[in-house]
Amino acid sequence: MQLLSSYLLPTEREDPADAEARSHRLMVRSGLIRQIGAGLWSWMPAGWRIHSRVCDVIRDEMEAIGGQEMLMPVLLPAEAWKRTGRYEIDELFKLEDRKGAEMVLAMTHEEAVTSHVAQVVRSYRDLPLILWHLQTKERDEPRPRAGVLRTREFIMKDSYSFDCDQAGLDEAYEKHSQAYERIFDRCGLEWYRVESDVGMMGGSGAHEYMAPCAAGENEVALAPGYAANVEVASAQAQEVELPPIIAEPETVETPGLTTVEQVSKSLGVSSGALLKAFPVITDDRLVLVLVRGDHRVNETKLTNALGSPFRQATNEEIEEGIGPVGFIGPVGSDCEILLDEAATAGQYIVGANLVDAHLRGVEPGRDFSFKSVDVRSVEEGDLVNGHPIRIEPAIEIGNIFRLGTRYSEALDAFYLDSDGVRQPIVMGSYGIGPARIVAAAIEQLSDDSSMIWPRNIAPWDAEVVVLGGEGSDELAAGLKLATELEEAGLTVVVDDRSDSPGAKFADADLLGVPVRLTVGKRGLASGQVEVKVPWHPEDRMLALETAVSAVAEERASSN
RNA sequence: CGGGGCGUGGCGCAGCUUGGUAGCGCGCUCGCUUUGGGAGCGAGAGGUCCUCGGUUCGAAUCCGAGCGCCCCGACCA
Repeated sequence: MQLLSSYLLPTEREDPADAEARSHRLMVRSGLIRQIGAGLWSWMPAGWRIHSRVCDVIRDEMEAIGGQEMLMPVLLPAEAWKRTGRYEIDELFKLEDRKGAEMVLAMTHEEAVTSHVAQVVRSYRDLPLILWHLQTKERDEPRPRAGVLRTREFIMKDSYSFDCDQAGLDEAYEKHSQAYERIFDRCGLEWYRVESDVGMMGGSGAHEYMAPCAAGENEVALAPGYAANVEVASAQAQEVELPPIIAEPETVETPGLTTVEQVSKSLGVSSGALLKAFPVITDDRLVLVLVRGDHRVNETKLTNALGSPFRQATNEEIEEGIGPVGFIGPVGSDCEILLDEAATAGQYIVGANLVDAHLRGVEPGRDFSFKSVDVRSVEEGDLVNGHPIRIEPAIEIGNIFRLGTRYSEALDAFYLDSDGVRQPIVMGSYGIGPARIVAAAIEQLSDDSSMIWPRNIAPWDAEVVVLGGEGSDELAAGLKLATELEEAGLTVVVDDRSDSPGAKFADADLLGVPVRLTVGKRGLASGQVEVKVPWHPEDRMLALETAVSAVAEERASSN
């Protein structure tokens, strides 16, 4: 058993001044973590116990799907990163060793693991493989935030699957999907699996696991049977009332009115009756993107629709290629035009490409030609399968990617198939952030000054709070209880410090050990101990002799 | 990288406008008392006032430069 009198649990009475997110505040106050630099955190002993328990759950489930645990270095030669094209990433820490050799600090381990597999795997008989490790990742984040939610160094569980073909990858992907489901359930989280963008990892399909909570950095769009990161979400737009049809486009004076709001107000129409122009430069050409006036361009979806990165056009480029800034529109423009598909059939108001003028009655297709794309961000209330979506903030706690052959081809990870033909290995990559699971649990389950950990990730199973100092009957009885709890198979922490009862209760609330037994003079006089457990949240007085067996039995039969 | 804020004992803060040699609460140490929701009394310890430079008889305070940290945004597995 652990005695708190000899344990480093640096709790604080007051919130740290600079903490905003609840998990950040509570983790610092409860002595789980301490900061040592921007985005750099140490796990104090109790915090590390929690982190370790999360890792234990992960290890258990990774082994259950046949994953093989290994360990790769954080410090890596730059060579492989140059070959995969990821050496250019700004977040990648780069350094030289004393001989001047170029090194990097791993931000993930595709390069390392694929290099090994390239050397070792020769035949289809060597596949499939799932290799994984729990290892430190280093990322030069431009803005670390919210305690351990976004840090420059963190531990990640990353696994990598290697298969002969797409069918094999699908199988590995599905195995991970099921393992992740069990991991997040066992960690006691509310979570969603959402469709996600493939981002810098490249590849052909990906999902993210999202834990909804206020401190989340991501937004997810949710409807019955539907969940997607808003970066990629699609939904049916809400209807908008369009003005009456007119025979042909007509110029209207709009002196000085350059925003959607100004124009719609001045003309007495809803903002959705306008088309908003969003000129971008991609691959050195100018493209005019149009979305409904009440919608926003989604940069991820636009990047995917364009097939390459883009930037907003400068005012000079707009003036030269389209028209006066503030009044640009598609009619008469000879640049490529993308029209968001939420702008359905009808007539819209657009910029006239003349200073102080717009055109009304403009009909896409008749008055300008376009390519139809889905590039807007979904809005709360849009429909999926007839159901309105809601949008919630969430923490990304895990992700799974179908990588395909990007890394195997770049790093020569090929095998010979049964016909003796050389084939690229088909890869997947799968990450989980244990620290984010810890933070998400707090976000979802704590209030401002107390926590109750899910049983599978709690730092201890039971805490015995002794209300009595050195040499007291309470302490003797408390230690006896703790011993019996351990014999019943629980891990136990005992608050045997000489602080006042209030201070001990406050710390116990902060620490959040699920089962709490309080031994005080009052109960002791009648041979009783006070018991508080998550499955029976009201305080109960139980007889000293039966308390341990009662708690152990109840615990075994609750989830 | 843009915007905003902050750097003063371990923690939370005041002092800065108007320069005069650093203070409060909590915590810590010792003693006595106290023990069911952050105890009481008494006595103590602990600070390069982020750094460097400048102004001045004198700088926590004024000026300049730099560093660090937080928040919002951009970006991001």
